[in-house]
Formats: sequence, C-alpha cells, structure tokens
Amino acid sequence: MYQPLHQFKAEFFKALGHPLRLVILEQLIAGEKSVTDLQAALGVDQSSVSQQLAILRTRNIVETRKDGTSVFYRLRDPLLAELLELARSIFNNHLIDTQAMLQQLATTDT
Amino acid sequence: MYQPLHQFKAEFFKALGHPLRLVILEQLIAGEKSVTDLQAALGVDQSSVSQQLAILRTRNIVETRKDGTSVFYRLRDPLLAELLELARSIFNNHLIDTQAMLQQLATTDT
DNA sequence: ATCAAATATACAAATATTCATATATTTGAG
DNA sequence: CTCAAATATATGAATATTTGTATATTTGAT
Repeated sequence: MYQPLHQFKAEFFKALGHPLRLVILEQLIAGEKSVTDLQAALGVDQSSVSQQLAILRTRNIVETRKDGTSVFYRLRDPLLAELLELARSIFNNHLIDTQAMLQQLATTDT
Repeated sequence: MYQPLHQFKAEFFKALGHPLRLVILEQLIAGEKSVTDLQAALGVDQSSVSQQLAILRTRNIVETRKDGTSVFYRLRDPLLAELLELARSIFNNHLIDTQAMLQQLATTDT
C-alpha cells in the first residue's frame, strides 16, 4: 500500500511512540540493563517491561545479551541516543513556544 | 497513568509513525507546500492528505499559512528535519546490518 | 448572490494497539 | 532431579488508529 521503506520508518517511529518504551530507552542510554533492573527502576511489573521490550526487539531498536537467567538489553545503535536527545530539544522549543503563547494570551488586553 | 512529559513525547513519535505522514514531512523539509501541492506530489486523495495534516497540526509538528483558498503547510521546527535525517542514518545502519547478516547466512556452510 | 476551487471535518467499519492476567520457558543452584 | 528466579509469551477485552466515503466550510471570481 505504501512504499516499504516508508512503512519501515513508520514502524520505527511507532515503536518509539509509547511512554513506557520511551522511559525504557532513556534508561538504556546510560548503559545496558537487565529486565529486573528496568522493572525496579521504572516501578512497573515484569510482564509489562517484557512486553514492551519485545516490541523494541522486533523493531531492532534494542539488542540483548544473556548472562545466566538474566537478559541484558542495550540500544542497537548509539545514534538512537542522539535522536532522543534531538527530540528533547524539539520538545523544549515547543514547550517554550507554548509558554510564550500562554504568556501573551494572559497579558494582552485585546 | 504515565508522566505527562513522557506521554507528550510518545504522542510526538506516534504522530511520526505513519507512512503517509512521513512522506508529507519529507516534502515539507524542502519548503512549504499547499494541500494541493502535496496531493499532487504524493498521488493521494485530498481527504487523506487533509486528515493526516490535521494530525500533524494538532501535535504541533506543522504550521499553516493561508493564502486565498490555499493553505500552505510548513514544519514548525527546523530541528525536525535534522531528526528525520538522523532517523535515516539509523535506518541505513540497520539495513546494512541486515544485509550483512543475510550475506553471512548465505555464505556460511554450517 | 452564485459558483467552483480548495480545504476540512464527520462517520463508521476494519484493523491495530494497549494492558492486565495467566501461563510457559529457561537457567542455575542445591 | 527439583525448585525458584528471571524472562517470555498467550489471550482477550478495552481502546485507539486507520481509511474510505460523504459532506461541510471557506474563499475568491464573476
């Protein structure tokens, strides 16, 4: 229906489009983490973490390493950290714009 | 349920997670375009373009300018172009990795 | 005032995602 | 071998997104 490449890119962004998956990825920027680590850091149940990790895995956004019964996850591409950082800048701009707009609405007497 | 900021970021990435919306954004990197321009360039019907533009608008990813009966769309933040470019690099890495993997599968005789 | 062009919105069926709950699988320790 | 810890998967109901079709709105020209 669409070009495969665009479909592929859309899948990638869709994979980033979930709050818990974003928090997981932010954790992984700092270095690899086991499922238990993530579970503890995020305060969510094991199944939820595994479910979301599975999605990131199938989209090739994260990679794994097994050690005993633990599975350690890490970002597949360091550029992803840059991408998330760049996204943060965009959000900041956006928030600043929104603030400025609200400010103007509040102070304009027309 | 989740932190508002993470929810907000997720909304942003979700907005990018659609093939047609990605193609639209790629067009807009080159400069502002009217709905008709986009419709012609992408070969899709008017309604679909407007629908997807509406989503990009509500997520504050694009801005508009009216001129007569035409509405011109442009990226709200130039950083978005950088983000899409960075994403492209990540996809390329991924595709190269996948190719290398297939190559190895094909040439290994174990 | 009327018309046509350009754009936006409404609606609903099809499809996909989310998320909680339950169950499986894998691995190392004893 | 048995058990417990760690992780993964299955299932399904609730919710959200997609997408085609129809209709509405806005604007400039005549």
